[in-house]
Amino acid sequence: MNIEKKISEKTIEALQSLYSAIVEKVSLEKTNPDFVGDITLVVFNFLKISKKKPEETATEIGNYLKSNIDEVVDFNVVKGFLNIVIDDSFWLNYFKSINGKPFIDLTRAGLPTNAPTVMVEYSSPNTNKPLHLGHVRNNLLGYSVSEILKAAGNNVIKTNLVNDRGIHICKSMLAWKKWGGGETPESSGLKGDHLVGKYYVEFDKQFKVQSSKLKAEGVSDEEAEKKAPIMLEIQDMLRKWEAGDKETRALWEMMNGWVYKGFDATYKMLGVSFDKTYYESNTYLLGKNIIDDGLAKGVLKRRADNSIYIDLTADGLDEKTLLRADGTSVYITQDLGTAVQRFEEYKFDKLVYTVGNEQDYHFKVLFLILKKLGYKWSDGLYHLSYGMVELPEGKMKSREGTVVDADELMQEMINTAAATTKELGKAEGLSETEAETLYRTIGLGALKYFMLKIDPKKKMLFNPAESIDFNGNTAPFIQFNYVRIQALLRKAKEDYFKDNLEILDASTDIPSASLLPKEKQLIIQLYGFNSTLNQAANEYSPAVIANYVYDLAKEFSQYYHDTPIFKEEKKDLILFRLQLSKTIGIAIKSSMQLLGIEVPERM
RNA sequence: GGUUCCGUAGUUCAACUGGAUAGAAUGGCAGAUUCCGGUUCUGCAGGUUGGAGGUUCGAAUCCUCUCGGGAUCACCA
Repeated sequence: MNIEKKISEKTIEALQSLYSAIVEKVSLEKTNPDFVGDITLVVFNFLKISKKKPEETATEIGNYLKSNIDEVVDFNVVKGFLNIVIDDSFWLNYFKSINGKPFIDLTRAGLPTNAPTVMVEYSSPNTNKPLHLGHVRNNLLGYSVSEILKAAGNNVIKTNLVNDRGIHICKSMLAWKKWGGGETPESSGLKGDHLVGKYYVEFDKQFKVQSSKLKAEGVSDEEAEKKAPIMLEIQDMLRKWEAGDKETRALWEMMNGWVYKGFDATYKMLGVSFDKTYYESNTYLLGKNIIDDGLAKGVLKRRADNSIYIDLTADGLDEKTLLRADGTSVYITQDLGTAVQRFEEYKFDKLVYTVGNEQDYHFKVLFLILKKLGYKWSDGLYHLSYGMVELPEGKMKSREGTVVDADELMQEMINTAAATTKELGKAEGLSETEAETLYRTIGLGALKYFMLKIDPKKKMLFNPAESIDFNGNTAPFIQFNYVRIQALLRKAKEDYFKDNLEILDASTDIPSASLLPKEKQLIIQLYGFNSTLNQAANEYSPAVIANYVYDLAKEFSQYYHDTPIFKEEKKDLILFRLQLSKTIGIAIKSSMQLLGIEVPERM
């Protein structure tokens, strides 16, 4: 029952019949609200074929459509725009077909057996400090895109690649060992990731003291940074780690354990999860084996000093080294290896990397190398590149202490939600746990929506004051409209249909004549759910969903305001309006689910 | 410097991928609401889409130049 498809097919037919021309496809759009009609066909493209004026061409096509499609009851022409009017009964029938039904299925059981497999990597934190605002955007994006891809019919595997080793991890280890005095999360009361982060900062502080001392003694800047005693110590520590030194490994495992426990709490609060977690300590040696293969194929080359590189200058990029002269691998080598390993493991159709746009160049190079190495599946690789998060005072800088901590931020949002709710007296009658859940739903919803409504590709400005706002284009506004619908349904249950709520799912017949313009508009918006979902999936953009659901909630809000339901005299109209409201509620809840945002029953 | 991304109401964002008079929110101003929940609704003001050319029926969108801002350009991760 896809009306656009029908119209475009018939338009192609019309062009053939009227002008004996073959056209592959035509594009339709929603009619601009200022004009009469539901769907608009732009005919400018067909003027070459028709050899007639725009108005004339549009009228001829309009006549053909009107007499060949039952649902097309009228049309009008403005310049080259053919505005098509669809019969109200079509929209009513459509509504009946979806009334009370779910809009999405996020379970694996709902997938066809040949569903494409899509791996989505996101989060990918370092284990030397807690998560901050930038990670929050990453996590929310990755999770939401995963849900969107699932709903769009893909078999999605969410993965996390934890950067758990390397020189930066050794920094917090060494600092803790030297100055920690045996402090633990238990003894300090600090969350594990925050405790480790504290020592990462401590290392940096001590390092500065040492290197500036050397500089004062006349050592050059570069030398001073290399020769600072603790810098030499962590390099030694890294060597020990790589050699499998027992004591170093034990320290590493203990501190990473603290961090994981802390991350788990943060992930849980954020509401994100993973199907598979990779650790770089297991994967950092991957990739070397494909080097030989690349050399044999002549794709990779060896320099005089024995280092291996690939020449990408013909593609507008640079030469990229893949193995150092001493045979050790660099970062991208590992990425090559893990990509190959993942393909062998999952035979994915697509692999989506959720990584900030400062790594655009890296992924361009990575994908190109894989392609040159002959991996056909490299066409399915996609860098979900998102913009940086900036604060009103500029970029976040850890040195200046302007980093917004994820845990603190979430707690602030929850506190504000609690304060506002209490102030309005909306928490009355709720148990303590119910109230806590509500505050979390509202506070985190506001945060998530604030970050997801912006096009991922664009950098975003995070204004804490505005993010916590509950008016306008925000999650609480959308949640509020969902709650209103539930209040309506409760009233219906208590006063009107007396526990006979099944009647809401039964089909009603109201005459098309009594369909209000706003109701028709709302049904058309519901009709747009699927194409919105597909667009969001194709563009990997939760923002598309966010805009959709806000629009829907806003339109409903106006409808709710202008159309008293229970005052209506005709009972079949009351029932229809309740059904419409209920289904809009389902659409709102589904959309919010795609964004990883919950909706409360009361607020 | 090379490559690359971005620039839209005071502010934060949209604009169905080249379509009609560039839309929301927020802030400002003016109103409404005996009602199913006021975290509501309505109206007004606010724009040379950074600037200049070009492409065509039609440009915020594509091309060239220019101004301003970000990112990136390791045998770092």
